[in-house]
Amino acid sequence: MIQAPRGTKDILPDEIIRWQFAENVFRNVTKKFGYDELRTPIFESTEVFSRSIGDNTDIVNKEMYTFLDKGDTSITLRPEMTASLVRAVIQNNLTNRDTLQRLWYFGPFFRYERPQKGRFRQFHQFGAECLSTSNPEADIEVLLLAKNIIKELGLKDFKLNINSIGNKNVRENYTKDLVKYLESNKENLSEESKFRLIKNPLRILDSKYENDIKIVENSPQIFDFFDNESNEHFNYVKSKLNELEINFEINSKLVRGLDYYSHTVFEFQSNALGSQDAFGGGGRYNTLFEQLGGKNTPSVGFAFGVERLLLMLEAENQQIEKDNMDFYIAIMNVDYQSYLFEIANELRKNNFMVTYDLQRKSFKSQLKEANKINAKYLIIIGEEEYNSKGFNLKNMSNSQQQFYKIEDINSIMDKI
RNA sequence: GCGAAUGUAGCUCAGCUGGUAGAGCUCCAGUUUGUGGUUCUGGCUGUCGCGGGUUCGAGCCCCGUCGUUCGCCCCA
Repeated sequence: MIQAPRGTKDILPDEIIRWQFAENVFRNVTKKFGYDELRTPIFESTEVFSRSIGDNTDIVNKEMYTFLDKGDTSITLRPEMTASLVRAVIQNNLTNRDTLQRLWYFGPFFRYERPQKGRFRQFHQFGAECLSTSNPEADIEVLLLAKNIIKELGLKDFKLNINSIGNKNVRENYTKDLVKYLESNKENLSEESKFRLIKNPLRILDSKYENDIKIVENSPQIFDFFDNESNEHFNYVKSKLNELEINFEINSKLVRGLDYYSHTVFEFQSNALGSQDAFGGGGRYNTLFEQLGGKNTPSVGFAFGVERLLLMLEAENQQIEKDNMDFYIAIMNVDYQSYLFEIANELRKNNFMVTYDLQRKSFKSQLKEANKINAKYLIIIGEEEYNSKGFNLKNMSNSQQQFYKIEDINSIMDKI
């Protein structure tokens, strides 16, 4: 038997209901916020990602699906959206005259990782980005949008963690000091962290090794290095969130995995997800456009892992109802098939959902089927109905049944 | 990339110290023939993940492989 590749899965009809529900929420909420959808290719030139995400990150180092195409171009299946989005915005000049752009996206992404709960090799993200402003109002808007999505999905059990990693200067000064401190404790650091000391020291703050955590506890605090700009920005975000009564926790250890962030970074956490407990994350990126050859375009955005959102829906027992079939048409003789289509066609013209048997099952089986799929109404066509150009309409919930002529079909629609 | 567990009918699972497979649910049909949901009766379904090996004989033991799950790492 041929199996789907590791870390991929089929989304079957039973599950698609949840997906469509979530996708509708994404569409409705972004619409209310005035965000437009952007779709980009699923694969890009490899440099789109290597130049933006950061050569030190695992994503670029070992998790990308990268290959040479038949023209010897290095191609990569997108592991995340921000880089692609920035590339598309630059290429199409969307922020040409510092135009504010509000964009959202939804689609599949690819990372070569060991599969786990809430982690797949092909997974889906929904995200939104606000481009062309460095003002903290944009950070707030994006957080409000994220919060709205969660609310509309009906999710309650989650936490928002926020941090600021300041601007580039702050980060450089801080990193120097942090490295100095960590170097002095180097012999007690984990192997992982010794490696990160060279590659990406900020990530050591995030380490889960017991010894590392102890060392990090006494490490210098980034807030002590903040300049005016960084302070003002972070203070604005914090006070506005309080005003808007959005609960959050400040987590000074929160350092996101991608290199391009500055100032505000945040993460949504849930207990329903096991060790992969972040279901959303984002932050401000003010220099990414320049890194990809564009002009200075300070921006902020976030992404949700859709599989993780759906796991949370399940954990919180959110029932997503499927629309019940409006009509099931049952015939007592195969000869009435074309008459059946005539009626079905009429009903569909009126936007009703209609179905019927195609396997020439017994009349009784057809009724059982109608019952099984929870059809609201049953239309019965036997010899009498066929000969008199009519049908019996039965309300499945109260078993009331009445005869109608086919020309009455439009008048009964109103009652249903 | 590292560690651990696991893989038997559509689903959930049983299968004693090795003798070529069962249960519940689902599904299908019937219950005397123009009416569903409850009963009742009957029925179908498995390359026991895949490939080797040991054995007279393997679902059960050994090796490999693939998938899944849980940690680590990383991230959404």
